[in-house]
Amino acid sequence: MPEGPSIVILKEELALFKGKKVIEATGYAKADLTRLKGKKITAIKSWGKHLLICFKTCTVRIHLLLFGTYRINERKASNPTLRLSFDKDELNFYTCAVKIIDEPPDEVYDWEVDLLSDQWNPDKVLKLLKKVPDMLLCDALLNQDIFAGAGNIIKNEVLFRTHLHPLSKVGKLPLKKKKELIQEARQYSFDFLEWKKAYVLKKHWLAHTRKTCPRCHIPFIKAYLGMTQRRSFFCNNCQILYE
DNA sequence: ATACATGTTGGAGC
DNA sequence: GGCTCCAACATGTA
Repeated sequence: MPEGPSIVILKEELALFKGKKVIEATGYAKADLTRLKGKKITAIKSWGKHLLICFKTCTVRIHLLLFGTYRINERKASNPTLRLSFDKDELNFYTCAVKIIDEPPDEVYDWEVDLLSDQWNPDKVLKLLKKVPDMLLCDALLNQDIFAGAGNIIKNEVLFRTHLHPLSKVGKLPLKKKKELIQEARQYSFDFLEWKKAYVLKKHWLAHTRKTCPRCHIPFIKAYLGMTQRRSFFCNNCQILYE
């Protein structure tokens, strides 16, 4: 479900909830949900993989983690982590992390690193990358402070598209390659968004979960790499290792 | 039935 | 106090 583009889709689906007043907030989330009662939604935003339901005095931050789901005006069989009830509508979130933030989102979030934000800034990302020369690319692409919204699929696809080996070190890339990586992370995020909306995301995967390289037709390597030991699919032949 | 996955965190243990 | 590790998350699918 939830890499950044999926959260953008969710945000768009919730747009019509702006201005609606919460009649009741329930669920097993540990946050103090009672304080949401009677509050009116002022905006629905997203930052990376965070969905933000904004009120005048606080913001509900929802992270769907690995297997979070949601329903709009429907219920699943299990109890929701968070249910927001409105006059006529209902929002249900399951298996997710919910936190209420008191600070205004602009104070907490750097929109310039959100891959899907209008304010995304490649120069800022380049500066951040220059600070972590020893970081492996497979870790850098999953780092939400640098590439907010990128997840494991985006990681694998971007590295394949840019012909970069996941174990390459950030600081060893030529500048041109670094810029290419940054641009491709942005571009693939939008491709992901469009394909996901059209329910054709999977068939466009070139590397993620694939067994052979579509370029040179030799078997892909599947390995659990980097600090997070997440699945990497890559071609030893056409993805260059900078070390 | 079992393993595994589009992710993050909080707390235990050192 | 800080670092690392790992369980937990009312799951869904192969």
